[in-house]
Amino acid sequence: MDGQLPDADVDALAFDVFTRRCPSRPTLEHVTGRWGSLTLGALAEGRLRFNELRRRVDGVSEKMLSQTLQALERDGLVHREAQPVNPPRVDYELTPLGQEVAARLIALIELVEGRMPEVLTARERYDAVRGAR
Amino acid sequence: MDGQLPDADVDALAFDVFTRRCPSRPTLEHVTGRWGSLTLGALAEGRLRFNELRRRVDGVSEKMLSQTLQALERDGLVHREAQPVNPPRVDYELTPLGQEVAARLIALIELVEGRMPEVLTARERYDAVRGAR
DNA sequence: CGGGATCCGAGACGATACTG
DNA sequence: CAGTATCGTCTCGGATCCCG
Repeated sequence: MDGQLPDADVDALAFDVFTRRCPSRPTLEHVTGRWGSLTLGALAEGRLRFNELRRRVDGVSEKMLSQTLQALERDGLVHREAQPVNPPRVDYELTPLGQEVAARLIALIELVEGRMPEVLTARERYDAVRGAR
Repeated sequence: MDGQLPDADVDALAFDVFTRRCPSRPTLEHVTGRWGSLTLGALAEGRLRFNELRRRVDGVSEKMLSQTLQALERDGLVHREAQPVNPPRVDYELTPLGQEVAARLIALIELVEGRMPEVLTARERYDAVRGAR
């Protein structure tokens, strides 16, 4: 191998995400999106209520959290369980499929987090060269 | 294991992506973003030129591809190599770090692609219940 | 508490034209 | 070929108010 990924992985990459009108793109965007990734990451720790989730994912607005959860629920990654009590109580948790997705996502997030020092120095070098802009 | 992820993974999740002003969020967004993920996926196959990349990632505009590549290069995930010839020739390839990131990303993409049937049926069920809206 | 409805600004994005 | 510049659109996303 010459520094690229093994052929097995590359061949398996011949899916259609690269194609415009492909059903997997929207789902992938829900998963990897700004709030989708953080929401899945938070739910990987266990079942959470709406406002618990809201506190965990710092910076998310009610609207976006609600929107994100609906998209993930629709895709079958998150299960929503509303109890008809007062005050209302709604729990969110990952489905089995959601757990698999979250696991891969977390692997990615952990890698990026762990390598941030490298990223930061790379940025400095880049900015130093192209100081003008 | 009670259906959630192992404690080891969960504990490791105590990073700061969940925090608003954290340097890793932007990078994560570059990686997982709409065009970032597809660009890294395409480059995982090997070194590509600008327009090759543009053809591979269906639907991306010149502007967005250029922008995406600059962000990824700045983060140290992509290496840009310009040859001062005429006509101009510029090759893009993953850095070692970029390859690691791409590998995790591809694992995620493949999982989502492979489970699309489940996602699709989940959607139908969801839409059937909430037909009204 | 768990949302939905609405308004509004900022930035993402695409199409086109232009340059080296 | 490999971009940059400009412009118009359109969606994202936050703030606010409201309801069960």
